[in-house]
Amino acid sequence: METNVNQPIDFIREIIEEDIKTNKNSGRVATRFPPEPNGYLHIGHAKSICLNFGIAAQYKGTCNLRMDDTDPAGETMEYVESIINDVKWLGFDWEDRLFFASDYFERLYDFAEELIKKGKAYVCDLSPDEIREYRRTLTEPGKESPYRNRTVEENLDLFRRMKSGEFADGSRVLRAKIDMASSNILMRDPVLYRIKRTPHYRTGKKWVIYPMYDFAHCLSDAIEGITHSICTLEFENNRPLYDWIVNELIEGEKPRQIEFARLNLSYTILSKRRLIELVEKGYVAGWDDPRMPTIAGMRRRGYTPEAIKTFCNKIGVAKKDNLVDIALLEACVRDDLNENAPRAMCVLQPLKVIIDNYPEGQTKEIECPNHPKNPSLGKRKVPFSKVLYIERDDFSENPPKKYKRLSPDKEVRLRNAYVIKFSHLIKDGATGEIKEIHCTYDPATKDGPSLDGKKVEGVIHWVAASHAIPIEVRLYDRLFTVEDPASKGDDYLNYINPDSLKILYPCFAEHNLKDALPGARFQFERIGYFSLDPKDSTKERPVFNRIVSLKDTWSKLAK
RNA sequence: UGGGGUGUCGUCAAGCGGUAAGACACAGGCCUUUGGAGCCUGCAUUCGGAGGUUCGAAUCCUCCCGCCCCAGCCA
Repeated sequence: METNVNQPIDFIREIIEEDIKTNKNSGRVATRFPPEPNGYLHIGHAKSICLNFGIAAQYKGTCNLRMDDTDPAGETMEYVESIINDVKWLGFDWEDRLFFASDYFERLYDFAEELIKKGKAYVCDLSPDEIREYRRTLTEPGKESPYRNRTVEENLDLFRRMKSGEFADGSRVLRAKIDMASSNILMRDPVLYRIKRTPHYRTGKKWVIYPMYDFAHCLSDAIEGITHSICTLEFENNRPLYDWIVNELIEGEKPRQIEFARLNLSYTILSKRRLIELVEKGYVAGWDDPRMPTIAGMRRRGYTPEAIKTFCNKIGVAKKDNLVDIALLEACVRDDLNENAPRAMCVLQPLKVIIDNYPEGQTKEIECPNHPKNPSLGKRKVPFSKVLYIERDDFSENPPKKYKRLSPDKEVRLRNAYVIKFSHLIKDGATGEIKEIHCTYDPATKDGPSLDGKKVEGVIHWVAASHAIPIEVRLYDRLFTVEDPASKGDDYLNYINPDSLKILYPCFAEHNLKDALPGARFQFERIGYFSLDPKDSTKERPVFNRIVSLKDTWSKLAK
């Protein structure tokens, strides 16, 4: 777990170490991860999760999981469950500290009354349009609401009646009395409570008024004793308001907000609004579509939590806007899987090979290591027989330069087995397509050199036709064709990669794969990493998702 | 345009006045029963630009430029 020994610490940890040194908050460190349950978590959230839980673990503190559910529109229990599931899957533990902002509604309401009593908040009858108008623009100061100077008694009365449901949705709001001339627009008497009759997924119809983010978040932090409230850059403008509310209502230790740059990943999109659109408009098969940058999608694709966490640690934490190369994520996945995934053989695009000098009907069990470097992963038996399948592009009738697979005058090693030599081929008379190729093998070459002692350059994978099992393979590619689809604004849908999913069937896999468990990961040798899809696989038709391809230096060479 | 941020290799990112870490990507080479993996080598004479301070500046000062955020009763 000591992965960051050589890693320089980021600016947030610097702040925290300084706070510990000066004994701020008595040296206590308490963070929280506060998603709104109105969508699934994605890799950007993973960065925040790793940061918050990582800091808590590193400084012997705590990290809470808190549902920031103050706006009933769009929030559901399904999302809550998915969030819990995803954070857990990543391997983090909030112990008994699962909280809901909605559990604080009563206390938040009391805080609001307190603010009114201090003369720092008022009920405003302006319409949304009027409020915007009074707030003016970025360059000119705002104008005070005509309701700004209501008495405390009147405000208290009105606010209580707002709570009891006396007024229509949108007819009145509670506002903080701060400064309509502030250069920070968020400080121009921000709305603290609105009337909304939408039922809340947890509190039902009990409340008709709901606190706004700015009011609820800082106070929830304070209630939970959060010391460092870490959020993304776009909340920087909210910090003066965060501090204002906390200073008006909280005695003693106060939480501190710190902002970092959210993650952007190349060739994908990480805005909740747009991910929802992809799901709802059917561009993907759901939140857990393996092409999605969601935690659920990556899990189904076969990514490991370890790889995702390694990635999050490698990208660092800073305040600069960024667009991280998705190749880094893929490299982390490959690194992890290379070490841990057992190997198997599978032919994606089969070409029939007949070994002419191999006895008809005979089968030899060849023992293959499950991992070339790690014997503790054990061995398995793979049957060899007269008729095999090899990959279509592992044979070339007129090989290009540097081609080292099978060709009419180049012998090749069958992985873990014999060296074979081309004899002749049979083409389909009508199409001219190669139907099958005939070869001879040398029985002496299984664990030795080739026929005449010289080295064979190429090694190809294969599977015995008699024992192979047909499987469906799904090849995934990046979801978008451009590096930064978010920069295309609402046109981003025009840049969806039409080839982000390719389905291959039948592919022929070694029979051992028939016992694979849902989610099990393998390296199909020379191709990539694959995992058994837990949702769409059936006994008759197993479905394997390509997690990530192997690095392919040949395809570069071939160009 | 007011305010708040931010600019260091293709992409992230260290650097905190003493002479540009690392990772991914990329390019070569070695090795190899995965064209995989591994190993080795190369990859910012320069830090958005221009001035200035200093023996010495990516780091300090001044001015300029680019990009991001804020005018929801979203978070």
